[in-house]
Amino acid sequence: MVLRFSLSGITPIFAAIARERIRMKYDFRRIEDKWQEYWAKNQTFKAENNSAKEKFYVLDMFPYPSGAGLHVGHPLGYIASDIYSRFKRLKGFNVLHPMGYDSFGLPAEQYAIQTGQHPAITTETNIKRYREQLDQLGFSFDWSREVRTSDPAYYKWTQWIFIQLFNSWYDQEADRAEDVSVLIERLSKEGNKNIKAACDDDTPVITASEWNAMEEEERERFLLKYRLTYLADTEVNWCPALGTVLANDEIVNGVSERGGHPVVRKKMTQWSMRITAYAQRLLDGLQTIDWPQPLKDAQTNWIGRSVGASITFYTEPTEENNSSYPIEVFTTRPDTLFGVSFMTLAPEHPLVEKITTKAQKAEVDRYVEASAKRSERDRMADVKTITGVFTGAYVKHPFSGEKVPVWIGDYVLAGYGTGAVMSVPCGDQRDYDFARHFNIPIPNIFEGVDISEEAFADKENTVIANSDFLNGLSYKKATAAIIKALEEKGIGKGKVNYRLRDAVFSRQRYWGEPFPVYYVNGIPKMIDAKHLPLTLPEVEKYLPTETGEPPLGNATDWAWDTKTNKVVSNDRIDHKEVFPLELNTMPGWAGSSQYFNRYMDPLNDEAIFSNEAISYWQDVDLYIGGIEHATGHLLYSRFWQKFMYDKGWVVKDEYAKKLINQGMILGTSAFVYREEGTNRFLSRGLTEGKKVDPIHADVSLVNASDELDVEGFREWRPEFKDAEFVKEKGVFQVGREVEKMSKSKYNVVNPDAICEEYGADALRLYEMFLGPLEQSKPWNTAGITGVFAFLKKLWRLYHSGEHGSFYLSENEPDQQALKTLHKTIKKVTEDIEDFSFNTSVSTFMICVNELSSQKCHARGILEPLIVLISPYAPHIAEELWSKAGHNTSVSHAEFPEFDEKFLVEDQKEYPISFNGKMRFTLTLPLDLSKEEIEKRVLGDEKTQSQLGGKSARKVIVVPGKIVNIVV
RNA sequence: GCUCGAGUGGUGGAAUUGGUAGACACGUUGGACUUAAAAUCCAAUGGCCAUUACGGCCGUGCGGGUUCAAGUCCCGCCUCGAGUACCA
Repeated sequence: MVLRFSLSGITPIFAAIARERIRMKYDFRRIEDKWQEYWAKNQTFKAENNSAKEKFYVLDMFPYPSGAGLHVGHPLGYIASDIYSRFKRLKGFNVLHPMGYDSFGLPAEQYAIQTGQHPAITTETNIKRYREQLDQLGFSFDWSREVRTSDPAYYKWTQWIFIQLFNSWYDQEADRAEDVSVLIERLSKEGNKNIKAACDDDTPVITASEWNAMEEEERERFLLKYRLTYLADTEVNWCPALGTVLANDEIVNGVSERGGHPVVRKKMTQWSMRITAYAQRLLDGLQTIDWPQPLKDAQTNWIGRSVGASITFYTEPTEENNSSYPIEVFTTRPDTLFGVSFMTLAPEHPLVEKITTKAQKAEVDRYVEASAKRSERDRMADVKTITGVFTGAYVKHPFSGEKVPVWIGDYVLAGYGTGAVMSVPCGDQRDYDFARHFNIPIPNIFEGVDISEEAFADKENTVIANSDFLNGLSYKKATAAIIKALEEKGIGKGKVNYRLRDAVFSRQRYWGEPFPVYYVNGIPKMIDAKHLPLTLPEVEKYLPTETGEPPLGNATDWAWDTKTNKVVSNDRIDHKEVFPLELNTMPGWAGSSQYFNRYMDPLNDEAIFSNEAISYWQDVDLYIGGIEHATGHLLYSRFWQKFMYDKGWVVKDEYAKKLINQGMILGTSAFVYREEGTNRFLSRGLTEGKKVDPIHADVSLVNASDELDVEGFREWRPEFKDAEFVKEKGVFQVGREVEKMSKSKYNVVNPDAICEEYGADALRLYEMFLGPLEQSKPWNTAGITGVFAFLKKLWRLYHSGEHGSFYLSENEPDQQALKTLHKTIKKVTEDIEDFSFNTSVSTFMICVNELSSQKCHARGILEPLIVLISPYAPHIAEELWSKAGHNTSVSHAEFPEFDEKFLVEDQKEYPISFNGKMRFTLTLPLDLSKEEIEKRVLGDEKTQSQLGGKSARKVIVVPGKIVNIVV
């Protein structure tokens, strides 16, 4: 090769000079390797649990280690949090900045199903790759605290929390979780009549003697209705072919996304988390934390609090059916009770079967069956079509005594409220549309409102009419009056309803945390915490069993021996001493719901964390991650934290004071255009007026000027090997479009190649320079040359000696340089505190440009600058710092303090504007009075020429800012 | 539909409390250095009209308004993005 000549072939003196030159040049590869090794060896970023310093905890959402590795979008948040961590260290804080892996998950399991490779092996390989990629970016993580959710030493504590939740119930009076023993105590003394608890809706009221008379097994079943984690029959999307439950978004057009198998709705016994017990506190807590408003809004909507009343209607007995069934509804408008003209039940409502008359039965059955076939999503997507059917039954209006027909309609959802609504067509648009469609009367109960076209839903301007004792009342007053009346009659009460549902906590998967649960006659029993972890068993196959049991059903050793407290062979199950273990595993969010606390004391084998650790670290000061976790991880983890708080194990009931959502980095896809029906590709400029098919080209085949490497493209897509490429001006240009970064769009940019070519410091600076952290922005590697040139310029600023050797002058810095430095300190400090990292990169560029043209080499300026820039570009900073004569890491330095005195000016270049438009500037002393400024401006000849003989009507002078002359 | 964001040069973006719109970069053009390339350095770069100027007009999605002064505040729209979805 031409470029790889060997130095030994040249004379020794030339070789020495050449070597010297290389040493003086900005050799980022050598520098970055050197300092990464140094940090690892010296554990530079290890955080201490005992420190006199103030703590600061900076957390990133830990990644799932996928096989594809990192692309340039992933490190964005990590770079920002790293800058902040390094900044806080320089400001004298003891910073906890850990990293780990959310290493249970589906892709590894899917790979295991296909290849037989154990997910633990795949996971280990992927983690290694992630670690290499993270390390090469120079992050200041304290790796001694790494956690992995799939590590038994970690999931031991996930299992432990599960047991604690099982042993707890929610006392609504005390508004906190309590131990189940307290509940048992109360049940045995007073029954449950006066116990206000978050519990199943169907919990019967029992007396103390009824409780005391219960068998052990019966008691256990009863307690499950109260426990914070409990077994319940839940309706799920079951795919028999895959042997698994699917999430709504895994179903497309009624069949599974993967494989296209049919999906049915099926009731299954599943573990659930009683997160609804915490609905109000999860809502209230949002007021106390500094999280982005869109994220708070998402959680608020998800929790979906609505205030109203529950009202019970009773069906009219008829000749064919002489019983009267209660139908409970929830409504936010109890004030419109007199406007009810029909009732609507969800097709799945249990009463449908009981109340439907013989005459209507066939039609109702057909309707129920048809809507059961439609997935929830289908039903929701199709809002326009109004469907429903009359049951033949009536309820009696509790006040007017009128007969109200009962319909079913799939716009009523079984899972929300009671699955039944009182329909008030004059006050609700959906009810209105339904009534119109089926010719049901629409009585008007609003004073002075026209409802001939649409419903009237404006609460604020409501005046009730045609409503007996509510006539003339406002929404507020009518609501209070009707609730009082309902309560007196004993058929309703004021109620707060939440959209939030309890969270299903079972998965029919292999690669997740096993439940520490065995079954005695179908009753779940917890394994004693001291025998944890219950480790995942080995299985032959990762698929569900032939009988449809989860993958753990394939394990041969998956039984619990209560004598020895060990996992034993299934053969030994006798239901006396040896019992079957739970076959489900926990969902993905289990492991991520307390990991932030575990980092505080990750090696503790006695407790999830020590009291000392939690009372020192307390909570996360800054949490950075994507908004896509708004209603998943970020809600569940708050729930667990509140539970932990109730139990007194953590000191804060919100675990993250401040949260920032980093934006997504988008890819800039490249397109080549093939003329329709031909095998001819046209350069971008030649496509005008032609019919062309755009085809993705891999972005790595396109240069910064959008020119395609045609030969490379032919090789990459052999089917176009013989295609014709019509160039313009000798080059073939591609089209560009911004899309989500994804493999299938061939627009993924890998950080490794960039690190190789420009170095980690350049990549870090560039990712920050792209734009505001929270904004989505397109990636374009071409721009990185700007920050790379900046780093070289920075390097040169410190290498002004002979042959480009390192040089700092010991002379006193001059005023100009001091001004440059201090305005940089000011701006960069403010920017970091505002998370405005893009603007601080510009500030560094301006600073280095100024100092370079000032030919500043003073230690008094250039040393503080190293510290200032070190959070952003830590490798080059360490190198310069050590060359400046320091033998400890720059991360132990002190962040420079801004001093106002260097920025004080005595004159100002005033913009002089006429009618608000700037025409010229005038430099004036800053100590002039308003009058003097006005005099000097008006006396200037440029002002006179602007006025052109006219006189100034008014002169506005804002000292230190602007002068505006009104003509 | 609802909720939340965002619309500024060819591109990414800056303008922190209303006060010089386009900082800093990329790209482009011209020049210096070089056999050449890379790298580096210098200059120009919102549009239009003039080029006699230290010149004029227009310009921050659109239409109004408040103000001496609006990218920024108010009212009404448009477009794009994200989330959510018949929530009673």
